[in-house]
Amino acid sequence: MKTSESRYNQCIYFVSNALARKVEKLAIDVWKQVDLSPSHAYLLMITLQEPGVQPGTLSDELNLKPSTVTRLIEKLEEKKLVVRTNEGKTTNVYPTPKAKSLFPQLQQCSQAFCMEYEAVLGKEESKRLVNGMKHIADKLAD
Amino acid sequence: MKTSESRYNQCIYFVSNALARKVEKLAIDVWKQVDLSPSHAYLLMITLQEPGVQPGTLSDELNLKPSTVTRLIEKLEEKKLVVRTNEGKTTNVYPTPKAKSLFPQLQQCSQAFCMEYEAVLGKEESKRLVNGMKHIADKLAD
DNA sequence: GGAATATATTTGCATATACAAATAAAATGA
DNA sequence: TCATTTTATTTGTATATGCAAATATATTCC
Repeated sequence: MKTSESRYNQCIYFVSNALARKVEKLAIDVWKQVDLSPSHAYLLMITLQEPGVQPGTLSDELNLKPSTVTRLIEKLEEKKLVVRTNEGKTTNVYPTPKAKSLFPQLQQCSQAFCMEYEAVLGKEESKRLVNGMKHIADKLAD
Repeated sequence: MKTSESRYNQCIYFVSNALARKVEKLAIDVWKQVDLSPSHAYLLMITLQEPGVQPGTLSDELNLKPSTVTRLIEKLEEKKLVVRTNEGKTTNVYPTPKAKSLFPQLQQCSQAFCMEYEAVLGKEESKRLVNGMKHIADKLAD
């Protein structure tokens, strides 16, 4: 259905949620190729680009709570895509060789995703809108 | 943290999710006053404005899956705010007197929420951006 | 009229996420 | 130094949401 048919269509609550869910769905489809959810995939890509990255950093970069990041890492560990080492109060996350061999495919997915929504929205429009949303998100308190 | 510090800050996946979560948080705070989550509150308001509304309609208007709507209704039934009647394959949802007496407060919350984010973003900017997001959401397939 | 199909809703199950508390280590400061 | 506070991470629990299957009714078409 069109969002515009909704009674509360003008409300940022519904619009932001609807948009996030639709974008999520698009992303899920893309990363299905590598059998990962978008968050798992992005977490893994950061880990590949920054081996030994700490959960706190991941939490900041992914805009997710530390507890959520812990759960994501757990699942990636089960899949033998990352390992965790514990030194003192900090934890480091490293990609496994299996993850490293997956990297090109991950980058391909990432690019495919961007191209897909740019195709839908137009490159300029999409860029403008993403910036606008980022601007709002930054203004709103965490 | 600022979304802009993130490695994938330019990616609509993160931006739309971050925005939706922050807006959600704002909404949760507002509707805490009536001890309802935003989705429950909006579902209830629609029911108050359209007594006898069917789950399918609610699903369309709220941009939520039918199963999610069923669960929301169940919880509102527990709270004695709506009742369901079953005729044939369709179901009708009606507000209880308790819900009716809550209506003014609900509307106040709805308005408070809008004012709060308009205060943060500016009336014009927020309107423009919401329209932009709606436009994208509509373009993306369901 | 009855079989096949379509529609509306619910149920069972899975996932993502968050909050709050627990744990554990590091830093601070008296 | 050692008690207090701060920081990093994990664990327990709760919530919202979705998908797929089940259910139950309505519609269509032969």
